[in-house]
Amino acid sequence: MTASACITTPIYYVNDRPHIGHAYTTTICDVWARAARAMGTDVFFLTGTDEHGVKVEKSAAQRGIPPQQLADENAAEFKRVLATFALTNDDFIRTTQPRHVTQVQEFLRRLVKSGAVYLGTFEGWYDEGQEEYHTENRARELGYKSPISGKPLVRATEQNYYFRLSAFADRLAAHYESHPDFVRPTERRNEMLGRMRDGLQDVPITRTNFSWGIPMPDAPGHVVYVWIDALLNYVTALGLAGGDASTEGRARYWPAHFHVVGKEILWFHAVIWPALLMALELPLPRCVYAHSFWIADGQKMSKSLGNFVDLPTIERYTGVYGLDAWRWYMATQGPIAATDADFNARHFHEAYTNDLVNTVGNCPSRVGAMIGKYCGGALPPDAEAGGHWPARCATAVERWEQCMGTFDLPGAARSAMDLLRQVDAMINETEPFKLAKDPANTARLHAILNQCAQAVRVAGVLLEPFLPGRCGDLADAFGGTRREDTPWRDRAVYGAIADGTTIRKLALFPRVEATAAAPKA
RNA sequence: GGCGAUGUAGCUCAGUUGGUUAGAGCGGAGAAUUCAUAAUUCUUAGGUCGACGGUUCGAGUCCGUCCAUCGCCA
Repeated sequence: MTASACITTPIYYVNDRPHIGHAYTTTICDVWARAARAMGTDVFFLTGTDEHGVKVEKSAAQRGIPPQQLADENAAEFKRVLATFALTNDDFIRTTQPRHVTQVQEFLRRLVKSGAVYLGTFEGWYDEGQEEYHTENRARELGYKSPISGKPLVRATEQNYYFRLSAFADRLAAHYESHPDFVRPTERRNEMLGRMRDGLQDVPITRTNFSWGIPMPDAPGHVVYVWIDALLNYVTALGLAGGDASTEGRARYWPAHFHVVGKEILWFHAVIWPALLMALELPLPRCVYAHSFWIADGQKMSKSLGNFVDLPTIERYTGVYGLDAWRWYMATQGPIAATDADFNARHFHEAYTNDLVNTVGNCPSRVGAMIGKYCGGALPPDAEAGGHWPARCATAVERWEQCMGTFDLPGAARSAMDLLRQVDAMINETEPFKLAKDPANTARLHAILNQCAQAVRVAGVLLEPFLPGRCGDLADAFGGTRREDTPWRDRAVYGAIADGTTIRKLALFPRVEATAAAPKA
């Protein structure tokens, strides 16, 4: 892990209402950000809202309010989500903020100056009712009529500024070749490679048919296309165009370690964005990570079905199971790989019960109980110097670090869980509760309990990014080594609890009735 | 329509360069046990490895066709 790192979510479009998709992306970024901070990395975790574009303009017009007001209202809604879920973003950028607008304009001036952006003419089949163009092929398929209104498409031309994407094909190919992990997972990388093989066309980056956007510098009537505007947030938030006092001093966070995005917007992030950065002569992000989608009870979530797992639904789950449980489900059962994951009440409940109640909760509980019962609640000495446990803990920590390095959140969680399962296994094998019946076994008993407690503490440290709430309680109960200023190598190491330290028995995750959060039929 | 996948126990999935009785977790069933939040441990599930052909001494693992699902694009 580098000394400083940046992780980003996409900026969320204010025309949408927050739902599980937004919460998911932001939550997994938060897990990673917390983990990286724990390891001592100087992390910048960025999220925000995308506020321009014709859709926002139209929605606002429908409500009879200025677009900025709509953006303000919905940006506040997205911010509320961050607060509700205790997410630890370091900034929240909004594309209507002056700091963003001025830097976007500066970047566009540079692009024009370098020749990467030029004024070109677009000619195509225009659907006047829908205000959209169709390609020649598509227009032919449609019989040169609007699929919506049935009116004839008209041949129209438009002058736009174009980004010379075609000029970057070779450099992009070379970058993909030399950086196999640039786009992940691999399935997504292959999709991008396949699509790039079909050829890259220059892309229009300004529009003239609406006004809610960043004005193209020195080009009256032209507004920067919302996607270009949005992508640049990653570097305007870090002040890379210069000239903005509020973002000064953040350049060290670039290039981003991870751009975490949903698979539907990967093309913009994996092809257009790196080409733009090349044109601006800025370093490329280390990895664009495209997760898949949550589906709801086996069905794709869609507006027409109205089956989005929305904020009230999410809050029902967090209300019943707690915030940590929500994070756990997101991070360990989510669609982080190339396939979609199903969100359903039964699955959520099983994950909660198996992982959190029966393992993360129960293991410290039984260890704490025995230390209380047999040692008066004080950590007994270990005459065996830890036995296998220093090595086991080191292995777990190492695997956890490796997984975090590749954004394998489920793998990192598994490594911590495995440690707890090993503790459970040792208790089952050595049966300290039987040893306690004969004073002749005291030394052995004490050694076992010490080792269990030390290992539990380490597991707690590894679980903390996932379960920041309850792991704080666990740390308090197992030696009070919660201090955030303790260096990682001293926290994530076996043996940090001193003999005689008070160990408390605690029940971290209460059992919950299976149907408590299920949707009402 | 083009390109690319995937299809293995009820569910989620592992299955190396083809080779003896196809695995894990969860759920279900049975048993043991008590330090613990009815926890934990052990045993168990007899699944035509999507269908049909082919290559091979031998294929879940290679080839072809088909069916189903899905992704990217158009």
